[in-house]
Amino acid sequence: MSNNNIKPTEGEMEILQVLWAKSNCTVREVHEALDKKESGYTTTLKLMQIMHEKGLVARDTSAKTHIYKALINQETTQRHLVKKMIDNVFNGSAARLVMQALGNKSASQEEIDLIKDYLNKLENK
Amino acid sequence: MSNNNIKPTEGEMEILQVLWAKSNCTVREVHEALDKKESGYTTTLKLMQIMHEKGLVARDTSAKTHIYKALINQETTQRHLVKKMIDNVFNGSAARLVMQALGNKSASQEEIDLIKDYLNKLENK
DNA sequence: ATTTGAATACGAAAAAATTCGTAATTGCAA
DNA sequence: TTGCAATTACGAATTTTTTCGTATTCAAAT
Repeated sequence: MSNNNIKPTEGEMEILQVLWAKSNCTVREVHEALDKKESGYTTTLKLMQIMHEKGLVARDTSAKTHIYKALINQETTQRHLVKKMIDNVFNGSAARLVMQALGNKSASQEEIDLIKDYLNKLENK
Repeated sequence: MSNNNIKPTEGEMEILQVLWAKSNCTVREVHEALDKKESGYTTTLKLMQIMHEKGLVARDTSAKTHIYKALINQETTQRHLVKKMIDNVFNGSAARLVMQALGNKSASQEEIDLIKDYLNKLENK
């Protein structure tokens, strides 16, 4: 079993989002993408340096401005987090989480169709 | 908008789980239900006292042994947490979370049927 | 009444996560 | 080359969360 106890903090998750979306980023790019955030540039920098220490990200330091990329896989991370939420928040029932997610409001017709297709595929196995 | 910025910590969530499942509990009952936990009794006690200060739980102190119950609603809390996860982890796509949840641990045929029914209901509106 | 065991109260330590200030470094432009 | 603006490095302060030790309170049993 490899690096299994992934547990990025909330701040780290925000940064990972950006890295997953944009692949290769400078600290400044990440920081700017986090505009909602009130905290300063060096905070983002520090966070990313810590993430590097933890092995969550890789960085290219050959140039002055370092380039970061996520080292942990988005899907894997999502899977872990979802599993944890199912266990901790929905008493182990994936279905209840799913319904909560759908009932929420956010699901459009498109999304619903997507999910139905997905369910059918699941069944044909 | 009422008490919207619900953000129970992880420890608080564990306790809420117990309170939601059992409705009225003493500290000891909660603590025992958390057997996986390594921490001591007074830790659980303290946590529940803090939750009381925050308004997350109510307690009846008329007897020596206090009785606690959750004050925040399970569904509401789940909704908030799911929404946050959709935003922070799945870039706003409920569908992606749903698929992750389903693909993850093999959802049983029962669960899949449940969800399909649910989807149909959603559509007929 | 006294003892005893179980519960709460409370402060404070420890741990985890976030934030920032400042110094050092770098590369580019004047 | 010197100076400037941007970047990284790094330590430390702050904040949040968890943990626990100890004192106190309470009530039931002796």
